[in-house]
Parts: sequence; C-alpha cells; structure tokens
Amino acid sequence: MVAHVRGQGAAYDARRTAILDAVFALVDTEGVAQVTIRRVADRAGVSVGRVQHYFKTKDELLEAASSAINDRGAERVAEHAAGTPGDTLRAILRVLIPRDEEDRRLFRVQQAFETYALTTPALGARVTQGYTELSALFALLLGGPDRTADGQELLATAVGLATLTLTDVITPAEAEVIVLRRVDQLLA
Amino acid sequence: MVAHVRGQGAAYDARRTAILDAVFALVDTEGVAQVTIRRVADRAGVSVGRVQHYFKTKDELLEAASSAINDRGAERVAEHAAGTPGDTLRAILRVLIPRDEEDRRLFRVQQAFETYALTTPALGARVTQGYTELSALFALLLGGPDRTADGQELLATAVGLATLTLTDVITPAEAEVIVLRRVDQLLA
DNA sequence: ATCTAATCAATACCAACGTATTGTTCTGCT
DNA sequence: AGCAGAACAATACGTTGGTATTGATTAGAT
Repeated sequence: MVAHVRGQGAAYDARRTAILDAVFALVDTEGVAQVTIRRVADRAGVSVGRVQHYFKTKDELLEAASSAINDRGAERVAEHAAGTPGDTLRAILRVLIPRDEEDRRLFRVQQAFETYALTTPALGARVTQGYTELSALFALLLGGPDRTADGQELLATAVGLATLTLTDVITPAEAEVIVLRRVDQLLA
Repeated sequence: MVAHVRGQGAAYDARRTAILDAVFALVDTEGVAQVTIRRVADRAGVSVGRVQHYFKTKDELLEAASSAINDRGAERVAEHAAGTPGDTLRAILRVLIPRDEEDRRLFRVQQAFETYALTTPALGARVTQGYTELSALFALLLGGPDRTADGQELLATAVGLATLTLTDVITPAEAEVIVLRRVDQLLA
C-alpha cells in the first residue's frame, strides 16, 4: 500500500511497531529512564542491531515512541466523533478517562512521555498542539468560538480527572460521573 | 534546634538541602533520567563522596527529593489558609496555578517526580495521599462531606489547568479566570 | 540470474554509571 | 585534651550505557 523505497521489505512497518511496543512496555513498568537499546531489544525478542537499524539513535527511538503514543491518543478521540455534538462530546470525554487496566497502561505511558517532553522542546510542541486542538474541538462542540473558556475548563477537568484516576485518588466510575455531570451543565 | 545524633554537624540540614536543590535543578532542565550522582555533585559544587555521605544510594537520593518536593507543595497550600472558607479556597486554587517562571520550575519538577512515582510504588502512595487530603479539604471548604464530588471536580480542574498552563496551551491568567469562575459557581 | 541495497546479528569500544573502599580531616561531647 | 564518630575527598571496581563497525544474509528491481 504505502510507497516505499527500493528494497524496503514488506514487514518494515510491523517490525518497527513491534520495537515501539517494547518501548511502551518498558516505559509503563519502569519509566522512560530505564529504557535502553539493549532492554528494548530483549523485550522485543530481537537483536540490538535490528533496533539500531530501525532507529539510528536512542533519541530517535524515544522521539518516534513519543510521536506514536501521541497519535494513538488522537486516534482514540477521532474514533468517537458521531451523532449530535453533545453525544460526541460525551463519548470523547469518556475516552479521556482510564477505565480498565489496559487504559491505565496507555495513560501511564502517555504521561511518561508528556513529562519527558517537558525537557525536550521538539516534543513539547506536539503535546501543546494536541491539547490545543482538543480544546478547540471542545469549544466547537459546545457551540462555537465564544465557548472557548468552557472548552478549556472541560479539557482541564478531563485531564485532571485522568490524573486523579491514575493516582488512585478517585475511581474511573467517579471520574465519569463528575465529568458527565459537568458537560451536561455546560450543554444546557 | 532539631535534635541530632552525636557528632552531627550544625550545617547538616543546609548541606543536605543544597544537594537536593541540585537534584531539582537537574530534574527541571534535563529530567529525572539525567540525574546521576556525579552530575548532582558537580551542580552542587561538592564531591561525590559528600553526596554519598548524605544519601547512601541513588534511590535514597531520589526518594528524598521526591519527598521534599511534595512537602514544598504542601507548605505552599498550608500557607494560604486564612479568612472565610471561600477566600481560603480561592487562595489555594491560585497557588495551584504556575504563575511566573519560578512557579513553572517547581511544577515541572513536581510533575517529573509524580511521573517517576507512577513506577515507584513507595512514592506513589505519597502522591495519592497528598491529592486525597487536598480533595477532602476542598470538600470541607465547600460545605462538608456531601460536597465530596464537587471537591474532586474542583481539584481535577485545578490539576488539569496546571498541566495546560505548563504545556503552554493556556496562559496563567486564563487558568485563573476559569478556576475562579468555577469556584464561585460552586460556592453560590 | 544478477546485482544492489536493505536487513540484521555479532561484537568491540570507550565513556559514564552506581557503588565500595580507604584514609584524612573535622566536630563536639566528656 | 583527648577520643569517637561524623564528614568528607579521592579513587578504584565492575557493569552497563550508546554507538560504530563489520560481515553475512535477504529481498526485490532489472
């Protein structure tokens, strides 16, 4: 499907993704600090040479992982745009709360890379852009540009609820009730 | 002032704090991953032996730093309890938003250690406890235990606004307007 | 069939890591 | 004054880090 340069194998994307998945698994359980080329290779069950072939340097690997996790989050949001603006909004907000253990893993990795991006300007821009787009989308779904502040508040609440859920301060169910109650107030 | 064991020097606390400050500076500019005993020693202008003397292992150093940054946040909140419940609430909420560059540094370091705590169970408990206490305080200031959900929402909004401010999605001024507007609604 | 580039495993390199050890200097009780 | 332990500085040790290099193998265009 995708055009590729001469000689590039068909399994290129799959192998690349497998390596990135190993990075995510390591980040999830041990943090970005513990990510090493060797450990990534071990976790993925491949050689160091292979990892180096797909990502020339460690920085490149981490940047690709950061980008990939960002995209995965954006996809999750995009998948839930359907029905009335209100329904779309509710669906997206639900997706922003880590529900089961699989969600929690994803959110932990996202937070790890968000923190990593704080000290890596090139990545920081992407995080900012993602949040900014989501904020604009929220305002739009609430009624238009004059709901900008409401959109920002809603996004902030969702982001904060995710943090509180991830740190076991509240349960996913509590978070959902709170954010849905608030969005209903803002939609009324 | 503080009771200390025999022979412990008077400058003990000051020297210990100086080392932790070096850790904070490193975490702020380079992230937890880049913290090494040698770099900490260099940044603090002391020998590796000194760092080792005050913190036997790197884990102990990071745990102490995490604890210290947590305490500093708690102090900032505690300082602003005065006047009516409403005024206290407003004052605390303002403190939870990174205003100037100095605030931003503190918040960046806090977020770095919060993420670090996600993969370090012993530290995770402290983070959870801190948020839980703050949530309970918010509910109390809003009127009592039956305002628990409102307290949680308010905390989530404040936490999220801090994140959005730190990532340059919104300005500190915007964040303050939003959270103060919301707390006024909840106090009415 | 051949040839070129992609692919990858193996391994070597050196810097930097955390830590342990050693010995000296300083502090403060008695 | 003298002694015990704190408070270092210096340095050595073994490990692991990222990266470079090399060579064998494979895939795919011609």
